[in-house]
Order: sequence, then C-alpha cells, then structure tokens
Amino acid sequence: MSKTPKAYDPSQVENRWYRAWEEAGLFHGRPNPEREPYCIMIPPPNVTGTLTMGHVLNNTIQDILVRRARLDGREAMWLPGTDHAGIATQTRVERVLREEEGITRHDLGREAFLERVRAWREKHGGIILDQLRKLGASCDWERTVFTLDPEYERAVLHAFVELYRRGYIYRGKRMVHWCPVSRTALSDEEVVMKPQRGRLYTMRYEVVEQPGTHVEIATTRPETLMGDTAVAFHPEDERYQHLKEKHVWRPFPREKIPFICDEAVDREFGTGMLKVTPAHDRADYEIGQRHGLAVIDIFNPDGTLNERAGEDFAGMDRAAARKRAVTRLRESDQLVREEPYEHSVGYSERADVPIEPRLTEQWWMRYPKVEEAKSAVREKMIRFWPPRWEKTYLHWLDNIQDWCISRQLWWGQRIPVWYRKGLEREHLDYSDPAQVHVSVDGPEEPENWEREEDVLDTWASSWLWPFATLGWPDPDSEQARDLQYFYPTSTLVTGPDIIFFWVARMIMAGLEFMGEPCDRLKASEIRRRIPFRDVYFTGIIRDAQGRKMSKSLGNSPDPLDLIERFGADGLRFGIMSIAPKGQDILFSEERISQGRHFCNKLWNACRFRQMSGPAGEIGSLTSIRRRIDWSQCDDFDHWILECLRTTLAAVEKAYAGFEFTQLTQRIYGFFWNDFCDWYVEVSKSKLQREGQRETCLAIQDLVLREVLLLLHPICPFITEELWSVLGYGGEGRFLQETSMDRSCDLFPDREPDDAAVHRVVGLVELVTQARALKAQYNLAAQRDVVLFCQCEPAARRLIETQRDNLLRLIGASRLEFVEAAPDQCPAAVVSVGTVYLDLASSLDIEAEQQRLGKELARLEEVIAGAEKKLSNENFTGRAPGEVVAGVRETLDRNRERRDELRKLFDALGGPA
RNA sequence: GGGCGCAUAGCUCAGUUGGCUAGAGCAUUCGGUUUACACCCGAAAGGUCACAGGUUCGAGCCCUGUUGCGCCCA
Repeated sequence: MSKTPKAYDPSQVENRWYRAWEEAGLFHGRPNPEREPYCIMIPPPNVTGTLTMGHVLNNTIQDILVRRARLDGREAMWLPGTDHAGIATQTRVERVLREEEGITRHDLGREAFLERVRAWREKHGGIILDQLRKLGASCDWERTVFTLDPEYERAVLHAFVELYRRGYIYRGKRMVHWCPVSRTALSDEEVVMKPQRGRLYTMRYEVVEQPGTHVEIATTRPETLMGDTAVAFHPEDERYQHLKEKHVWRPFPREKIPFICDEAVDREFGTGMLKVTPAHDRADYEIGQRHGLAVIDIFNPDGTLNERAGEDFAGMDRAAARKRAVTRLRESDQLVREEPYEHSVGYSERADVPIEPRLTEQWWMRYPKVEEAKSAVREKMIRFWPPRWEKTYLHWLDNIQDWCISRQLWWGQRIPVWYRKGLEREHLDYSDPAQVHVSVDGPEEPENWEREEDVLDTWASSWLWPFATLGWPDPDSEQARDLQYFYPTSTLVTGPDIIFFWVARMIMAGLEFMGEPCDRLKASEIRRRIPFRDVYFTGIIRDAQGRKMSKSLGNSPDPLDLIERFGADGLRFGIMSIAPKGQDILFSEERISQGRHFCNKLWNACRFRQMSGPAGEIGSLTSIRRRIDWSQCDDFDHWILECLRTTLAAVEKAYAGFEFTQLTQRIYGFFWNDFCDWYVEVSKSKLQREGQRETCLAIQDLVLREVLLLLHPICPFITEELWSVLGYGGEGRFLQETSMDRSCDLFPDREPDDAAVHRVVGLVELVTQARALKAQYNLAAQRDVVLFCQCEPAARRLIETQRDNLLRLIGASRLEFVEAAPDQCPAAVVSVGTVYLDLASSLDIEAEQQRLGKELARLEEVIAGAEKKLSNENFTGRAPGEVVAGVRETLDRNRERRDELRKLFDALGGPA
C-alpha cells in the first residue's frame, strides 16, 4: 500500500471486491436457526429501466441496512428483482416496432408480439441489476425474481383465483380511466391531475317547447356535446324552475334531449346549467344512472371520434374535434362566449396524455382486509418512518375504491378466466362453471373455451412480492422454508409516491394470503401475517433548483458517471450526507464530491498507520486490546477511546431510529475531527517515544478497525480494501464476515474516564486559541514562536505532561510558565489559564484592544444573562438542580475569564 | 376545498422528550508543501432561528394565528 499513490483510486478497488464477495457467496442468505433473520425485498425496478438517482438513494439505504444487519450477526437476505411494467414496456416495444418496421402489435399477433417483448427484455432487462452491482448492492442474486417468471406468474394467477372464489373479484361495466394512447383502462392511482390552461365555452341550446328561447350552458369540453343526453340544473335553482319537464335541442346531431334536476349540479359553476354526457364523464354517468339516461359513446378506443358523433366528426382526434365543434357552434350563433379557464385534467401517468373517462367491461377487485391493514399501521405493528406518512396511508384506506385490475394489454399475466365458446359475453352467468371457468391451469377441454384477453395490472402482481418471491403458494417448494424463515420481512425502503400503489396493497395481500382464509383477523394474527415490520420512506431527489428529476428536463445525472468520477463509495457517502429524513433532497454534485474526499481522507489515515509499520497482533479486537498498556495511556488516549465509545453508541441509536443523517454525521465527525485532526497529530510525537509507541499504535489500530466496521455499510468497497491491507481480518477473512462490536463491549471492564476527556477539551481549547493568536499576528506559518502561560499548579502539571504535543500542535518552539503577565504580549484566556504570545515588542496595541474588547463585550453579555437567570427565584426554585448548578458553574468560569481578560485589557493602557 | 410538510449563516442542511455562549459542510477572506492527505492543514468572518401572539423560570424546539414555498387527495 505504501507503494500505491497518495490518492485513493476507487476504480482499482471496487470491481475486484465485488467479484470476490460474489464468488465467496457472501450475499446469499439461508435459513439458519442459530441466527435472527433480517430480510429486505427490493422494490422491483421497472425491467426496462436504468438506474436513476432515486434508485441510488433507495438502494444505498437498503444496502446499508442489510450490511449492518450482517455485521450485527443476523442472517441477512436482500432479494432483488424486476417487475414487467406492463404499459411502459409494451409501449416501448410498440414504439420500436412502429419506428423501425412500421408495424403495430396487431400486425404481429399476440404470441409473436410477446416474443418480441421477451427479446427486448433479454437485451435490456438486466441492465439495472448490473448497475446495482456497480453501486455495491449486496443483493442475493441467486434469488433474483422477475414478475413474469413462471413460478411468480403462477402465484399471481393463484391469488386471482383465490380472490375470485372468496368473492373479492368481479366483472363489471363501469366508468374507467381510459388511456387512448395505450388503449387500456387504468386504475385511479395511475391518473395524475395536472393543472391546465384551457377555455370555458358558454353555449346556448334552444328550448324545444319555447322556440326562440335558449339556455346557456358552460363547458370545457364542447367536443363531447354529441354525446349529451340531457341538460341538468340543481332542483332548487330558482332561475330554472320553469324548465322542469321541458327539453332542449342538442345542436348536432340535432336531437331533443330532456332537462333534468339533480343535486350534483354545482349552481355556482358557469350558468348553473350542466350538459350531461354519461358516456364521457364520471359524474355525468352517475347522473345518467339516476335518471335512466341513454349512454352514447362517441369515442373510439384510440381517442378519435366515431360515426355516432356525426359524419363530419368521425375519425377526428379529440383536439381537432373540439376546434370543429367550436367553429360549428360559432357559425350557428350558438357560442355565447369563450374565456380562458384554469382547471385540472387527469393525465395518464405513463403515456402523459389526458385520460378519457369511458364505460367499459373490466375486472374489479374489492380490497381484502382493509380494516386489518389500517390497524396494523395504527397499532404500530408496522412502523412508518417518518410516522407522518401513516396519515396519508390511513386516509387512502378510509376512502378506498374498488380496484380496476384488468388491462387491455398483452404484456402481463393473462387473466385466468375462460368463457364457454358460443355464448354471448354480455349475458354470461358468472356463477355457472359451465359458462365461466376460473382456475390457474384452465379448463379440461380448452378447445371449447376462449381465454380472457386482458392481462392484470402490474401492481396486481407486485403486491404479492414479499411472499410470492419466496415460493408461495406452493407448500412443497424448496423455498417454503425460506418463506417460513424470512417472512415477515424486516424493512421496506421505498418512496412515498408509491404508498398506495404498492405499500398499502402489499400489506393487504399479506394479511389475506399469509394464513388460512378468514373473515376477521385478531391482532396476534395480523402480526403474523404482515409483510414487513418497518417501512422507511425516502425523500424524492430533485435538482439544485428543486425540480423533480426527469428525462425530458435532462436534469438527472447519470449515476454510473458519478460512480466513475467519485467512486461508488463516494457517491453512497455523499448521497447519504445530503438525505435529510423524509424530506426531499436537492441534488448537488459538490456534496457527492465530499463523499469522495471523505474516502480519500480515510485512505490516507490508514496509509499513515501503515507507514508506522507493523506492531503486534491485529487480527481481532481482543488481540489489539491486549497490546494496550494502560499505564502508558495519557489523557489523549483515554479521550479518543471515549469518543469512539460514544460514537458507537450514537450509531447504534441512529440505526434503531432510521436516522441516516445522524449516522453519517457522527462517523464523519469522529473520524475526521477527533481522530485525524487531534489524535493522529498527537500520535506523531507519541510514536517517537519508545514507551508510548506500542500503545499508541494499538489504539490507532483499535480506532481504525472500528471506523472501518462502522463505515462499511455506507462505503463497503474502500473499507473492505483497507481491512485487508491493514490485516484486521486475520486469516484472509472479509470484513463482511466480522461482527460489529457493541459500544458496551469495547472495554467491558473499564469505566469511562470523564476527567481525561475534560482535560483534553481544555488542552484543545488552549491549542486552538494559541493558533488563533498566531494567525492574528500573521505568524500562522511560523513554527517557532514562543508562548508564555500563566496558570494554576494543576493545569501547569497537565500542560507539562503534554508539552511536546502542544508545541507541535500549535507550531511553537517554547512554552514557558510565568507568574505574572508579561508586557507587550497579546493573550488569550482559556479554561486552563492565560496564554501569551511572545511578540518581541511588536505588539499592535490597537488591534489587541479591539480583539480583547470584543471578546470582553461578548462575555459580559453572557454573564449578564446568567446573572439575571440566577437572580430569578422562579428559575432557581423550579428548574432542575443540575441545570441550575450548570448555569452557576458556567457563570463562575466566565467571570474568571472576564476578570482575566479585563486585566489584560487594562494592562494595554486603553480606555476601560 | 381538505390534508401533510417546510421556512435556522451567502448555499445545502444538523439541532428527537424545552435547559451551557445555535452547529457542520460548501462558498468567501487570510495564512500555509509542518515526516498520511492540496481530494489537505490552520485561522477568520458570517444568525432578529419567516412574522405576530401565547404557554413556561426558560422557546429554534410546545400552542394559536399570519405570510411564503412544496407535496398529496378531492
């Protein structure tokens, strides 16, 4: 290592270790009754996707948890995989077909098309998983699952059949969100509302019974008027009472349609008159149902208009039809006005086009175990981090609607329902097995049956992820014991944006399927069936301006490029240091480069240790500990060990509370500020002295060993490399196979030495102030200044024992004790005494007055505050004794310091 | 319209049961090749903790309201 460059080069290290880990099978988890299991199921990324910054954050956190669990001696298993992403993937392949071959999926036919999708998946499906390896993700790759794997597909079909039998699934004709681009139904969750700058058109329809008189109707969608089957107003709207029972003329196709009264009409909106288009609006459909209105569907599945809209509209798309409708209204003098209007329009999340409400036959699911899913979270059987997401979750479950699970796609699990040939689909009796067959394997005489064309919503397969990946429902499968061992899984790490899509649904699926069918579950049973115990919600990564990262904006950095430049460890450390809990994250490349700097610092600290040469046993904590000669330990030794112990404890606490910011901050602070800045510097003179040398090296080994262990979950590569280079693992064992030491086990038979810690704090202050004095007089670069020190005997003894260290740290050649203040020397008052800088008569009195005066004024303020506090009987009487004592102690200290400063100030001869 | 969240140094953020003089990194200024590290070291400067009330001996933290920004659901 001492031959290697001074700077850490991740590219020399990362791939090599990843291969070694995989070859050694370190990521594989298997049931082990000796150990407590720890399991994470990856939120399966989209099979066609590539790694985004969101994935980096998400998977870094999962890897941290899994690796820490391993170090904690648990049987850890992180199961990876991908989902088939029905719409996204199919759309992508269709686009390629269109662009490269000019054909549609219908030209190929179902089977041939699916072959093409599979080929696409073969080519692209593994990309993201390879990228995760680059990131260092310690997934159990042997267990990789794809949601269209045959076993997984069987599990999905089994779940469908079971839910159908249990009465949760039905077929029904209802309004759905229709995506005209993908030509499929979508669930409520796949529709996003977008604010839209549209126009509000006010039209006039002529009253049939009163020719020449009109009513005014406002609408944002004039292109649907051909599907109007009524005009509605509120039953209590006084303006329109005279129109009850009457009719209006729909302009085109010209037809008589009735006025109706319905409470759903908003009297404040527009003119209070509503055109009712039951085929193309959810609310209108419900009004239509109540009034028995006809439903006229004027759209084709692709969003163009059909012949029912009239000859001159047939074949036009929605936008063009709107223009033509407006033109025709204007020509016939039926357009009263047109004004700008802002409103929200539902868009297909995937295709990013306005969805069309459409009446179609679909498969629906009534959610199982909704109440139990609520109580699982409410009663903290499943804990959310941060907990505020519980409200979002509960609110959604309180207002839950049946789930449209069928999709008019080919890429996905085809719904396991067969219809008897020769029967009319519209009039089937679903309760009759001779007409409709529902099973995983299909009917016995397939030639007499036709299979349902639709496939299942992708989420209707991934909601089974926590157990279908472990062999469910087959009780005899090899994996059955894995399910037994690893389920319920431990932690789910995901984004809050899929709390409904996935988290809530997985919970319900677990409750329904992970046990015998049962109507109501008791708390103990819920506890057994839940899919995970903790859910950690990450923030969403945004760019520096706070915009969501997206491909179209091009503001998303390529994680592989970042890994190239900063190392996977640097990226991981950097992203963790900027990830405030549960808050959105503003990406900044500078912060990532800090991660790299940190790795470099670690590298060099270890390099320094390496250069000091070998010294005794280093293969285990005990062997290192044995090398410490406690009689040779001074305050700095005790101090750094105490800092280490505190850091281990803080890290343990951080893990328990999913405090990742604390985690990185504590490790960073301890390693860089305490160890490197102070202990390593002090070591430089310790190592010169024979007596202290061995103990000092032992302590360095101990600290570095623990730092590598602490840091390994965050930065797995560099820590494994350094572990191996320094030899802490003994006989070629991986760091990963080691057990993390608990803070309480570090020195089980030694009490914390608080007095030493306190003394070091005093010495640190002395050094810092002395350096500041030097800097003030532009002597920072000088290594041979002379200092005088005036202090109590105890402090003097302390300083004397550390004189060499202090001189080196300060950059001074002499430190002399004096009884009285020397003349013409700038000074600083610290807790151990007063330190003077020998300026050899070149004191800048004015500058010194200014400096001391400022410090004096600040202290006076602080003292006044404390005095006021202590003179308040309410404070001394009511505040806890230790707080009052603390204030008193600080006050005394500050008074002493103030008096000392005052003396110095007065000695300068300046005005008081 | 309902709900949730955020507002602390120029920037990004810590500050978890209310209790020492509110911290860190970056940026800035100054000084540095001191036998690990210039991906570094030392020092400095930088704050009305959004605003207004309240509770309390004591509020960045708890309560109420206001303003601004963001997200989710209708």
